[in-house]
Amino acid sequence: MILQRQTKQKQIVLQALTELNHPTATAVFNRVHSEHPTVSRATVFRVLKQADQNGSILRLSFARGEDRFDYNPTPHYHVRCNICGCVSDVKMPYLTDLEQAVEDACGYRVYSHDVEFKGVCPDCQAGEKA
Amino acid sequence: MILQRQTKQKQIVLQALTELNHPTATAVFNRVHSEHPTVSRATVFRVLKQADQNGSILRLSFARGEDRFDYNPTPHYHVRCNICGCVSDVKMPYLTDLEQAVEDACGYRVYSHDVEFKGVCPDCQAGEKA
DNA sequence: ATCGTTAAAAAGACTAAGTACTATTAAATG
DNA sequence: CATTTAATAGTACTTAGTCTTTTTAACGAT
Repeated sequence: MILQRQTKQKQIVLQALTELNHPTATAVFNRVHSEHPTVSRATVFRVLKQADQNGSILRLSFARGEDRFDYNPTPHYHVRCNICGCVSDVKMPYLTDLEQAVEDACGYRVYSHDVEFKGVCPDCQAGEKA
Repeated sequence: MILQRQTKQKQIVLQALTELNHPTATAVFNRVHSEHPTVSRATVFRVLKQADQNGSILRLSFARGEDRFDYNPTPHYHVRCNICGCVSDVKMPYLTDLEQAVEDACGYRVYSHDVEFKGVCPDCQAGEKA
């Protein structure tokens, strides 16, 4: 593993990530930029990318839209609201046995999987009634 | 439902889709363009988008990479090879009961879900040994 | 069949997420 | 403190995808 230096910018970016709810890279940049205008956009993208490759955060790729990030690197599932676009964690056990089933079904060696649920969040459900 | 006209370009694009394995929009364009140079790139994207919205094909959004398309609109799962990038269908029952579990767990009303498995395809497994 | 309406197409400009590049800065380590 | 080199700032670049304008053609109505 290559040396990775601990820098102020990294701390700032990863701290901002913990303060936001499954943000996009741009959302992280906006947050960072408001308090630390000298931190560049490229740095935000680079730090998030490196942290994902480290396994210290998660990068979520949803249909129709830019990637989002989760400071919790433990594999878990997500739901996204079709209306407001917000994303929430799903508190449900991770179905590791699915991967074995896929290996048997199609001959791939399977290392991971992701599930994206789509629906309407509680807030938007309330809004629909009004 | 708005009127949708049947055009030659649509036929050409959707025919090309059936001849390719989970292609990207650009791959569909390349195929179409080789035989029908007058069909524009924008048309390929528009036709694929409309067909997805119709529900007559599937748009697959994978982590790290452009969207892919599947002429089979029936919900089903996919595996992607981390090495060559190819995508295959997974012949496994669609887990509709998962959606109910998510509704109970997080209060969303859930309408659909997608699963993306990641691993190494049989061809690349063979290549690794050599 | 052909006419009129208008959805859809062609061609190319545009947008924006993400990456690459280059000169410069600043962590880590002895 | 000096050296090494990862990381940063700033900007250019790439490209999947969309939008715009003008033109073409699908299809219901006459």
